[in-house]
Amino acid sequence: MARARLDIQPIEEVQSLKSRTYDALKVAIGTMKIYDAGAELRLDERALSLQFGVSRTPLREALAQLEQEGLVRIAPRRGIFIVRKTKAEVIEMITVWAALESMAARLVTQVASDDEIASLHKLVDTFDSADLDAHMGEYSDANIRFHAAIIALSGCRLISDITHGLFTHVRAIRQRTIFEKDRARRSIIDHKEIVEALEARNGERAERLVREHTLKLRDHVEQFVQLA
Amino acid sequence: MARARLDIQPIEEVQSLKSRTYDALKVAIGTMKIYDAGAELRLDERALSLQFGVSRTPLREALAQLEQEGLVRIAPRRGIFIVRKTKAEVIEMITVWAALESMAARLVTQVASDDEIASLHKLVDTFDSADLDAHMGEYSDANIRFHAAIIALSGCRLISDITHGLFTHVRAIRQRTIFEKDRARRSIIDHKEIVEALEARNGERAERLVREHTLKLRDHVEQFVQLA
DNA sequence: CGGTGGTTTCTGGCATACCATATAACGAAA
DNA sequence: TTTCGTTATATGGTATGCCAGAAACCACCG
Repeated sequence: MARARLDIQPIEEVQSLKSRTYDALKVAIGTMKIYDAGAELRLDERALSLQFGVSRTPLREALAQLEQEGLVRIAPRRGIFIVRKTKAEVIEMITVWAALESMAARLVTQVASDDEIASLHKLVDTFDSADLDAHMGEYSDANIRFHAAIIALSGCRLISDITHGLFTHVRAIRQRTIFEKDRARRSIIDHKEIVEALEARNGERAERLVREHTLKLRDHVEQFVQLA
Repeated sequence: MARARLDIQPIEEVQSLKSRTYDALKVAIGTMKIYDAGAELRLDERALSLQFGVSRTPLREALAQLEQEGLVRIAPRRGIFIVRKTKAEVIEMITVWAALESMAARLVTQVASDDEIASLHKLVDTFDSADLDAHMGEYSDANIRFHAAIIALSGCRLISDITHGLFTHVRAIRQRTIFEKDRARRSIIDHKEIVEALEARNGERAERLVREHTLKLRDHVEQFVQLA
């Protein structure tokens, strides 16, 4: 008798209450405009456990994880506070980003295939200087995807993880970062140069271009962005 | 009446059971020669809570933190396993280290004082090539201190934190990394060149030297270190 | 009216009991 | 003896209650 061949999909793994609570909290905090509030924002374990419909135990574990990531600060018998990043901390995050993404660019020239590098073209070519005026919003997304793609193509999982963690923090800042037309225009030029260096397998140059590109953003934030 | 002026010292802050348990576990895991064991090492919540004399709650929070750092893996209803880093993961960690420390070197040339940079001399001059034969063990420590000093002088707290986290993982590997005399000798030369570049405030060169120095270590591990 | 000391309440830390399920142990049938 | 279904046990996940300490409140006294 022929053996039945069911195309079985693995059972969806039900996530623990802890991780689901963690995700929900992260989204809630991430989308909150914490920099518009005057006073320091406080959370309450018991109130949250009621809102999420879980007991305090998984909620506490989720909060502890968020604390380790630096999104909240837990003060015993005081409360749980959403942390607002200082400008200096944001500067440091962008600096680390520059270090990691430039290393990623170097790795791309060593490990990525020609096709993979060519795929970056699409992300760059989509926006030409002429289109900028009308599509500033979309450009911002494409910009992020471009940098994420370089990191992904590096094949270094650790760099991906760390930068992903940083991005969570910077998201709140992004809402306040004004992307002027001039910066975007210059940014596109930078991106094209970066792709060229990657295609030429010029690791040194790609690394330098990426670093300088990101440090420009750092200096821009340093000069023009005001937090809190 | 004159007001009494007691020279009060702040009361020492009692650490939570969670953080103390965390530290104890980290030390216990860090000093364990996990790569010599054959089978995968498993921990047990209840047994550990008895050994540490705390309830499962703070112990679980400590374990959750260790899991996030990647030192253990918690499998529901299976057990808690000490994670053994693969060679590829170690390579990635060294790569990230190279990226961060080279950026730190660049920052040092921008923000550190002459005195601070001069202090690096002491760490380098302590060991001359001639002394190497007799003091290989000490050199290993001095080597670590040198790199930690560069990172500290960069003033970038985030780089310090990330590299400190990486070091925890690499410690277990260090026991297996043979520091041959030749590598150490070459390493001292590298260090001297790095200090010279820092003193000359040559950010580009310092960055490159540090990166190449650490990538040498990566390639050495890639070639000669065998894990698990 | 202001300050001082006690008291209440609120909040996170911790302990513990129970739950769900993966795994092991066991036993009966083939 | 092997195999397969059943049961027992082990183990992490979750809920809940109590505790200690900080902040807020209040009454009392100067």
